[in-house]
Amino acid sequence: MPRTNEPGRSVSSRLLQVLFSFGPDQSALSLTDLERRTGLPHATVRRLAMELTDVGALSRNHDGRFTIGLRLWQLGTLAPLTESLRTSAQPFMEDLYTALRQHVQLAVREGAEAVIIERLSAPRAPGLVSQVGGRLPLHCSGVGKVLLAHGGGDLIDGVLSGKLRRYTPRTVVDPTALRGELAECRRTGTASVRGELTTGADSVATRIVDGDGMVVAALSVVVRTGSVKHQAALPSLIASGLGISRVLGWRPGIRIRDV
Amino acid sequence: MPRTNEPGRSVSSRLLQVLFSFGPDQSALSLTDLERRTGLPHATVRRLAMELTDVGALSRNHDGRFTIGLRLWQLGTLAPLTESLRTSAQPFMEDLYTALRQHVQLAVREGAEAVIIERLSAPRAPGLVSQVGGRLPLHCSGVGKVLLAHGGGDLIDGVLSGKLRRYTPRTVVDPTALRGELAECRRTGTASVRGELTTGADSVATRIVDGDGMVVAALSVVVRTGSVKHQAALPSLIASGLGISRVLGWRPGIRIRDV
DNA sequence: ATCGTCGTGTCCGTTGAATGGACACCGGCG
DNA sequence: CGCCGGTGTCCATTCAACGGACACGACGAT
Repeated sequence: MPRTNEPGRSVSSRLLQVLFSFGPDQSALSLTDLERRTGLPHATVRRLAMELTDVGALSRNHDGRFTIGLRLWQLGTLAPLTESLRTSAQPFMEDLYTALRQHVQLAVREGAEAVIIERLSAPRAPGLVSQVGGRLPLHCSGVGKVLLAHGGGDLIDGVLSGKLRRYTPRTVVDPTALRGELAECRRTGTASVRGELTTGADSVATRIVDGDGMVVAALSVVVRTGSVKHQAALPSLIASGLGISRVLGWRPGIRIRDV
Repeated sequence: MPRTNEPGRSVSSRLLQVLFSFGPDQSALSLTDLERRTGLPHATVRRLAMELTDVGALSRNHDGRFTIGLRLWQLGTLAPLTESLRTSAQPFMEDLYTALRQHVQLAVREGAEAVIIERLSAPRAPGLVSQVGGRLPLHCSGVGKVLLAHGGGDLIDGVLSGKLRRYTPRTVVDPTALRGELAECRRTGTASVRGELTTGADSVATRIVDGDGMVVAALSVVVRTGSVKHQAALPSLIASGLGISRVLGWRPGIRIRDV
């Protein structure tokens, strides 16, 4: 640790600043892009970027811009919950998709956000911007509500006491109302949102449970508002969720636990 | 850059040593595991690991061991050639898989190895150890031969002049023989191996070409030795490869180029 | 109960590696 | 031609990383 504990003053932090400058919107950055995004002097950025490139963490395009390297991608594949969950869930997600022909998403929670780790969607996608690796808010997405409901009291208190962003006029931002929904979700194992995150998009979600009864992920189907599918999707969604949970070792009777 | 250019003496290199200690075999490492793998003093390793954990690059298990964090996984999803190729190829791979019921692999080249970026396999898999994020040698795997054949003269010279590891008695390690195979592969666009990497496993592979005619990936089917499928798989494999190439913008008539 | 071992966590004086301001090069443009 | 934005290089300064030393708790054997 650096002598002082002020954040952002260690090499590591600077190195990671460079790495985390990359995002879904900007997956190829030039040296000056990095300079601007990190706020670090260009000599420093250059040195760090070159070192990262040397070991394959970044790779440099022929036009001089940097992208995430394969080595880093490989490291990512080693993340737990990710690869095993994806492979377990994939067949179920495909079946669900062929049955419904609607967006299907699998997400886990990281901190106070939901991260999409797998996704299947119709080629002719109605304006839905989610993407593998992308993040969704906990309080107004289907998967988010499921993950929040089972994230433990501390998490719920933390999220509800913070500012709840209103994405659309229909976003529920009243803590008391939300607590009710979350309790209901814990009872039924499912949650639904109607146009709370994106106008025109409804979503139903269910929990995924592992062999210890832990809620490790959430599975959801997203449909266009007004489509009757919203309710029709529920039974098949629940069945798929239970199927995935079974693959993970869960059996009826295993008590479902939060966090 | 550090004043001197000796490798392994910069913070960045140490930080990356820690990260790259993780591998498919060891995806959860304790502090002392990291200490041993990196050869760094434990105080140093600890400091680095904690910093990485703070920003979510690593995450710490309840038992104290470290794993790759979700933030790092998210970064990985931004790697080019990876996400776009995967999504383009996925439907074709699935069709191929349902048609053949055999292992299907998609790989790209990184340096002198092939990296598997997507894989579909039968649940009852005959001893095949490949895995997403895993690596295969260029000179004796199906995808490897395709990628090597189109990797440019320098790469071929480099690989053939080096030591060619003999994985099985059938592994071809004679440079002249290999050159012949590679030339043939460039002509036909396909390569096949019979038990050269793993005894009992045959493989046929074909190239994937993008809109510029660049060979960006290789697609292969792996079957058990002796099964007639080996040849029967070829037509559908070629068709799938062409299909993926078309999605990437390739059209008949676009000249196929190496590297 | 006692000792040894192993994994983990913490401290702090030393020092050498990261830093970043300054300078230089290059191509495009008005 | 002069200006500008992006890139690449240099090197004296200094401050953050370093790692040896110490400490704690858990476990197992004696």
